Amino acid sequence: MDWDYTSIEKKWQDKWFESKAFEPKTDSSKKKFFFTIPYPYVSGTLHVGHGRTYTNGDVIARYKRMAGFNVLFPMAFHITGTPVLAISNKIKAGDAQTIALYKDYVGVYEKDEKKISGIVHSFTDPWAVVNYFSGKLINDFKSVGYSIDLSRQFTTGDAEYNKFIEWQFRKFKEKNYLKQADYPLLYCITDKNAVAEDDIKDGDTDSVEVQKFIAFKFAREDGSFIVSSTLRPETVFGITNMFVNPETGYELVEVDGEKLWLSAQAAEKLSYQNRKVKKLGEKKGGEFVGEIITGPLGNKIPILPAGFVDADNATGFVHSVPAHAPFDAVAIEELKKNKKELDRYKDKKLEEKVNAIKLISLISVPDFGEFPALELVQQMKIVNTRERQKLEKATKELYSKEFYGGKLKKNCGQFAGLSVADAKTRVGDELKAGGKAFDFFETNRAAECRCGGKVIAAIMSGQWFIDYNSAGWKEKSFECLKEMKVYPEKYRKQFEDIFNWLDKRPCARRRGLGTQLPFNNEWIIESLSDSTIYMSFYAIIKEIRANKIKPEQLTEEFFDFVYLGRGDVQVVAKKTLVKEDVLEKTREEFLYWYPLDHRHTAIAHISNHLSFFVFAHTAIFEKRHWPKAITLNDLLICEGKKMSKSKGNVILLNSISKTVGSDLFRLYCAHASDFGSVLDYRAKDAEAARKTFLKYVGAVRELSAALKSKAQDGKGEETSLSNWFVSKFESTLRDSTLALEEFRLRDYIQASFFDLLNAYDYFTKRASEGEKAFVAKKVLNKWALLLCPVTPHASEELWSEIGGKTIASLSQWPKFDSKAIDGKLEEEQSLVQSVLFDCRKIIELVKFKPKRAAIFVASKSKFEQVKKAVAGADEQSKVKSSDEAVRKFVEKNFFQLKRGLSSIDERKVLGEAKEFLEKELNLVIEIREETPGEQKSLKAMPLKPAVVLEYNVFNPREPIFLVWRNQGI
RNA sequence: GCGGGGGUAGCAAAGCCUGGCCAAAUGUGCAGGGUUGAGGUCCCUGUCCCUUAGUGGGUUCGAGGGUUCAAAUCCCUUCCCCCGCACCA
Repeated sequence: MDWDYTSIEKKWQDKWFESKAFEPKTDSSKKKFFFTIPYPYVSGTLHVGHGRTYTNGDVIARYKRMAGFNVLFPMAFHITGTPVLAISNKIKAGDAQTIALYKDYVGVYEKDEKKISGIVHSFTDPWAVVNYFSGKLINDFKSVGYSIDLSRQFTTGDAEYNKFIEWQFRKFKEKNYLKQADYPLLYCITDKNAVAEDDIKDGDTDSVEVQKFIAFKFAREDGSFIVSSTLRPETVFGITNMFVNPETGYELVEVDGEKLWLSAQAAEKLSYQNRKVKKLGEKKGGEFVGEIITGPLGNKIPILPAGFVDADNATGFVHSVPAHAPFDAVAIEELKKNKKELDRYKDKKLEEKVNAIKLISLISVPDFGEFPALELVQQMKIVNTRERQKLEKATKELYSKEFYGGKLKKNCGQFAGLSVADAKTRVGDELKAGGKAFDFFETNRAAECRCGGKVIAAIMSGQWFIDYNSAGWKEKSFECLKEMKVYPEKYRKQFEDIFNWLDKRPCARRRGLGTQLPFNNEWIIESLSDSTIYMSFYAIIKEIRANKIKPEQLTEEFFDFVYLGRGDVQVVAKKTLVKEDVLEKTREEFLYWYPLDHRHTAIAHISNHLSFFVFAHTAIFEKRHWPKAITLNDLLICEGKKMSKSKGNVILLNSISKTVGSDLFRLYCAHASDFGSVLDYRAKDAEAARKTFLKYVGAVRELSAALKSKAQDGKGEETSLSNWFVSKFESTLRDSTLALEEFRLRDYIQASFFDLLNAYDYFTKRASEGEKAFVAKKVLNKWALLLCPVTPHASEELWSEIGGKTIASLSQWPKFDSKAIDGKLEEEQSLVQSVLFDCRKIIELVKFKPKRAAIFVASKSKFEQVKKAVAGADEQSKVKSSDEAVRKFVEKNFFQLKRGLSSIDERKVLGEAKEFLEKELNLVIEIREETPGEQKSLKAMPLKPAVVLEYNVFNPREPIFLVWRNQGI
């Protein structure tokens, strides 16, 4: 069939965008529908994962448009944050990997090597990245047929946008939703900047996080302190000694008036944790060995040597709890046996001190006795501290056992009886309050920045937070959520959990593109925080640009007036120098489009963007402008695997229109799985829908031709078959409309595409030209539009082929005709199909090739018998009938028959289908009522006619019904 | 660990909320047949097992129990998989 999808798709895309088909204007006579999908980030190309989300959204937007709404579906670009900047910086620095990657990206669009090189070189300017990719992304969107309004595009780096976000954050500040506090984060000493996963070597595969240690102070006689640290402060009751690495250097530093001994590395780290650190002296670890110090609880313990102590982890001293820490248990045993080591030190009583150490058990834990660490070490046969991996495994295992199942023993004072999980924070807090301990932040592993610098845990002082626990805010947001549609509904619970969990969230960073905090311009508002209410900006940006309003005119008063209706228009006009009528028009635009009716995106955004989006709306806008609905779709994976650059299995959205084609891609995306499940994209399956799709094209053309054919004279032939298809079509249209209303796209496509075409297959196999013409008259126009939301290009083409004058995408969604829907017609055809099925089955089983058959429908008296049996029983097992076959039949079909006996005229229906059956089975067929003389015919039951193939024991060639005739039956 | 979502025939994926026309739609794969010069496309048929001139029986919806006249669907127990857990877009 001639169906050049590439040129058809291009043709209609051009028509849509040239005619500005998707750029709605305010129109108070029409109900509006404001729909958005999050704007894309412009650091690269889009892939089919984006495609799933945008396609699903576009189907909804297109349906709503056809359903009579004035639909606004705009698009913009996100550039905030570090990624774009990082790209520029890396290219500037000549980073080969990044340059290669971006040559690849650009190579998707450009052919010429030199040109590619030039473009990538221009990326040293972040705006070049933004401008280049945003332009390309628009083309990608167009190429898949998205019905987006491009006249309202902006980037989050535009001056107007900055003004808008500044306004939003001033509002947050006024409401006291912004807080400042110290905050631990990952930090590169060389870059002097906070770093994230992407900035750290192997950060994506081996994640780095900040851990909070509790540092304990152990008093020396000279008034200074040895500082050890732990993740398990509750074990303070079991400390037996201190370990020091004899070979590394320690420093004496003054911190907030106290003299502390730490490893040199720890001293440096502490200086990044918001503490003033002044170096006073230094010592080698070995010099501490043998010294007796006083712990936080007042107990005296010795300092012992241990080579496994890592000076670059936490404070560089480790206090020892051998009863519950495998490392410590092994280390002490090891030391006891190592006389040579002990003899190295000045302290001649060292051996005595080591031997005097008695394990202190402080946690009782199921499955373990007095000293869990010792037991575990013996079980795992660990004999020395060099078996690090085993020791770490043991530590982890014991930790989790104790944390979830352990209780503190009597020797733990006021904490006795508490679970380890509870005691952990309480012991730590108590010691801190008493000045015996302080927080020390450390990374969970040694980490290096991509710049080569060391990554440590640092405290960012004065970090800005949005405090989602601010008084009253959560209540309002829950209220909004409660009234909002969420589809699939199963995600509502997730939203609720996230809402409850949300606390203070950092909202600004020290670098990146974006908007500065208006009251503290060292900070850039972070990318998730500047994208929460921007949908409202779509509503007014067009007006701002059309009236050439300058960024500096976009003041507090301007947005207060436009968004909140505050202030007197004359006063605002005076202050902003924006004309009164322009202000009023802008306000009207906002009032027309807001609230946002519907937002669609991927589920990954639930825990961040979408939740912030709800919160920010309830914070800023009046209740009548809160969002109305969210729909979500799960992830897309490729051929069973997650898409990733390293696997090389990323399919770019850009390639779709040239390979499978946009219509097929859209159809596949919306049908391959429900919103709520992962979609496994299989290129072969997407391609496989083509034959069904061409069948659809063929069907529309066939009906169109039948309608035009002169022989039919526009009338057509009404039969139960043609009525059946019309009924089938109308019920499909009804179901599809409902499915679309409820965002069940998969159901819509299943019904309107696959199921309907199967029905048409059956119809066209039987139908005469007249019947086709009849059907065409009823459903052709509707059918051409039925798939327009999913396969808009094809629908436009077919619509114009059959003489549609308007643009299909802007046509009215067809209304189903409930009068044409008749369940009886469906029952009739399923009778024909089940007879066909039965005949086939029997023919397969018999040894000969029959030429004739008789089909016997159940007699009136059979119906009566069945009716009586059904009525006489109130339970399936209590069916009674004089006829055993009837009893069995009723028993088997009890619940269906209870609902009522079929009232169709089986004889008439089968009579009409006679020719068809004969053709399908290659038999001569006679339709009769069951006949007392013929045993087999008596098997006939309602909707289950008996079939008798020709056979005659005396003469297999002689048709049996001739025999009956001869007998005068 | 906490929170959320899942496990359905070779594969993918509906059905589950609201129990019974459910041996379970649909797509794909595979097999047979037709069309074709072969191949492909296309069309038809079949595709849990057994049985049978059909409309019969058996065993299935991660596993094990339970409720019910009746369970893929409801309840309990258990195993396994996926996602999120924050400053990152």
